[in-house]
Amino acid sequence: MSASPPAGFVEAVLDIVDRIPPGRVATYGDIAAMLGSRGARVVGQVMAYYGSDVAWWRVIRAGGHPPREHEDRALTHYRDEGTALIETPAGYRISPSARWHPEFADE
DNA sequence: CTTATGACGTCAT
DNA sequence: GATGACGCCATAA
Repeated sequence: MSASPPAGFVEAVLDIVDRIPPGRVATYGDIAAMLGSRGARVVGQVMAYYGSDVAWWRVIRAGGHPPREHEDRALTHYRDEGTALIETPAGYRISPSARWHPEFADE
């Protein structure tokens, strides 16, 4: 069987995702960096399993695209929250200005 | 310790 | 700009 998600990392990742204000997004790599690790994939594993309980659509890849299997579903949320999007011939991507930085957190 | 998996990242072509 | 390959981290068996 495939490796189950990192239980201990779960709460750490979910905590950060929960801090992302609406209309903003953070990349997997950034979140991993906040945890002091470079395990961008590990963050993804947590989201894949526990993401159902958090605003997973606020977590995107470095390229500005949402999860490969949920880009359509995420788009609905972005429009609902007014996230800055850039429309492209191939589809769309998240506006770089929409990227949330923990150091600029509004809390 | 080794192998396998993954909602990723970056570089090379 | 798209595709392929390797790297990276954490967990389970």
